[in-house]
Amino acid sequence: MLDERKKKILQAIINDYILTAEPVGSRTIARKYNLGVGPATIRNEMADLELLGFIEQLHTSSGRVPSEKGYRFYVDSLLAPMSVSEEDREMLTRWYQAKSLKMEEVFQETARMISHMTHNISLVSAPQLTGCKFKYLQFLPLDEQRVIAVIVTDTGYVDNKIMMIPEGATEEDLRRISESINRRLSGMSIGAIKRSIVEQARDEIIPNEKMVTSAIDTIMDVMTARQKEKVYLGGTTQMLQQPEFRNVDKIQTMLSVLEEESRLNDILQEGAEDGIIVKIGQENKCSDIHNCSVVQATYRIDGEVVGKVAVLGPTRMEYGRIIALLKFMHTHLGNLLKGYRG
Amino acid sequence: MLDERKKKILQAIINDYILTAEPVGSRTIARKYNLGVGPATIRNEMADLELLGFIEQLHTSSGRVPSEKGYRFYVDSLLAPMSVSEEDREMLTRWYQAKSLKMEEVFQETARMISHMTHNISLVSAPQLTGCKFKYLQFLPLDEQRVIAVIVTDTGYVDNKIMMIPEGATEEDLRRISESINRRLSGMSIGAIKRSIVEQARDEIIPNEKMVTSAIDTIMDVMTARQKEKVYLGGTTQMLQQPEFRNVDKIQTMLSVLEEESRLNDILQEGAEDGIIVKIGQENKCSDIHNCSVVQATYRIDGEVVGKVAVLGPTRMEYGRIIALLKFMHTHLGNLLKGYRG
DNA sequence: TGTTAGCACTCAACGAGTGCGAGTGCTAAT
DNA sequence: ATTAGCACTCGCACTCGTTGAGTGCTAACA
Repeated sequence: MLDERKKKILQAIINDYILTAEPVGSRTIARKYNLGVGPATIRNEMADLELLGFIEQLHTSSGRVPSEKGYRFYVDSLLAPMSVSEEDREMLTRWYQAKSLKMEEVFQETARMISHMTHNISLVSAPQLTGCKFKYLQFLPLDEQRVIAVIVTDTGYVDNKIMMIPEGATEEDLRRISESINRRLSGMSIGAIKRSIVEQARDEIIPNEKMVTSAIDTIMDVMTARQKEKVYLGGTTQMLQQPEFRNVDKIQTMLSVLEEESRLNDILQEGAEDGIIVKIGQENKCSDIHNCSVVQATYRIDGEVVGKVAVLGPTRMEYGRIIALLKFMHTHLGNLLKGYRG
Repeated sequence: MLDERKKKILQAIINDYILTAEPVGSRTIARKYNLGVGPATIRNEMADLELLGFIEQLHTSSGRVPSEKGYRFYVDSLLAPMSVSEEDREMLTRWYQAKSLKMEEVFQETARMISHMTHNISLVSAPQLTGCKFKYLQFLPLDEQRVIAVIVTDTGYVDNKIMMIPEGATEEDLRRISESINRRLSGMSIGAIKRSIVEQARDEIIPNEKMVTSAIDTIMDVMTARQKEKVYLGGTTQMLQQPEFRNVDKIQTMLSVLEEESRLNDILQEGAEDGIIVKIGQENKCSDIHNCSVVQATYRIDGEVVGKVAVLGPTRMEYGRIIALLKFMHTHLGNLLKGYRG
């Protein structure tokens, strides 16, 4: 497809552009990357590469800039598979060691760390409980008017809601209600609960018990709330260091994208095959980030894909380093989280 | 202190500057606000006002800009107490009606709404449990190795942690432990628990029970975590509309302030007398926002101050409207939250 | 035939020079 | 005490020539 020399030149151009963010000219290539040919030759090759669509010129007589096609080729064919540098690896381990150990914070800290290391925005999606099952409900006393409904799932996630006690209900009544609900719904997934409720219209379970309906509502609430996976975000300040964001309007559109949780979910690719995905520019669905790239990795706990880690930045990003970093996360983040579970 | 006409002129200058964000000249004042005097007179008065330190000139032959002292005087003496406009009031009610009803989200939505209405950053601090008391601890079963420790406070806040079951411990043991802990610690504030633990070195309570120490750790964790009040944030995009943030570096410093939760707590004033506080420019402790102002209000539930709402923006902000809005929040937000409790 | 040196050409970026306009301070007249 | 008039100050926008990095093309060369 591309002869060896063209490949080398393209690689040099992209590497240089990633480093400097400035259009790169033939002279620069000849000087910095000694390919054994003069600038004139490189000019000719560059003209070819431009015709083929791998690089672009902003205007006549400016250096060349990689096109999206160019980046795509770079990522697919020119990038030697690399692993995280010694430096990065050290940073990684140190980061986690220094921090406290709350499960919830691991996601946030991971996002923060990645954004610090890459100077780009980082997204970390927390495990979703799609598959998890309702285990039991228990009422705990609070005061005369209210009880706490605690909902436990089989994966160990716990949530609670405060509920009013209907007039005249005794402690015994509450125990009876929770037992009855647990008997019927325990072990069911949220989908199953929904179906079950629709089938036997909910107030048939125990007729005329307001408490039951609101208890079930609570269960549904908690479980659906958890089903939407939460996306943690880091590095909005970091991104400002990138020269492509020295423009306030770009910052504004980017920030408004990041403010909407739904848009964040659009950025993280659904179908999530297990591994690394790189989406360059227009390949992104979300049109507001058409001049950005996303590198995304899944991570697993006990072999099952439970979440994603991603880096979002200008198309001109350090693909090599970022891919290596996310590959590392892909294999290690799950284990790390597992450790935090206890 | 200031004769009537000077006051009027100062007011006109500040109003105009708040509106336009451009230095305002004598001619403008004379034309737009007919004070019955010509521009030359106004020039003389402005020269006086400048000498007194209420207004400043960026360079000779530019219009005047209010100084911090000017804003201070404006807020203290020139601002007629006003209530929220019909428009704003409508927006307020509509906003809350349209949204769903989760307690946690009320803070976030409030911040978002205020920032939308004012085009400034908004901070809402959630109720802190400083004064609250530990009520009881209960273990709920999870699986063979683990239990869920649920901690309940007297204000109805519930949190939980997953704990490993020590080898050989039976369900009965757990019940005994929780009972023992509850007997000793129930009704105590976190400070009291800390003291109590120091006094009777913790493993004396029930000697040699690892479970007890980690249960108490859990209680401490949960209660200290809640003691730091969480601050919700809204309007990072909104602030970019302000002309003073058309500069990337300013955005950067501002965003990095907002990223650190500790800095947010610095912005919200501690001593929090019950009412509205306006801090202008240098009056702010946090040096990174020395060219910003903060308007802050407390809000109460059942008469007790539980949190704060604030607006953060350039010193050139619509003090009148914002103060009115926060006064409204001061009186109504508590009630609103109370409604969501159920 | 591929490579290179040389040359003319292009175009953004920079800086100096200019005119304009909004604004001021001062002074003298009202 | 107020104001009209005038000279003066600057920032801002605009123009225009210069510079420099870069290109494409052509002819010479190995």
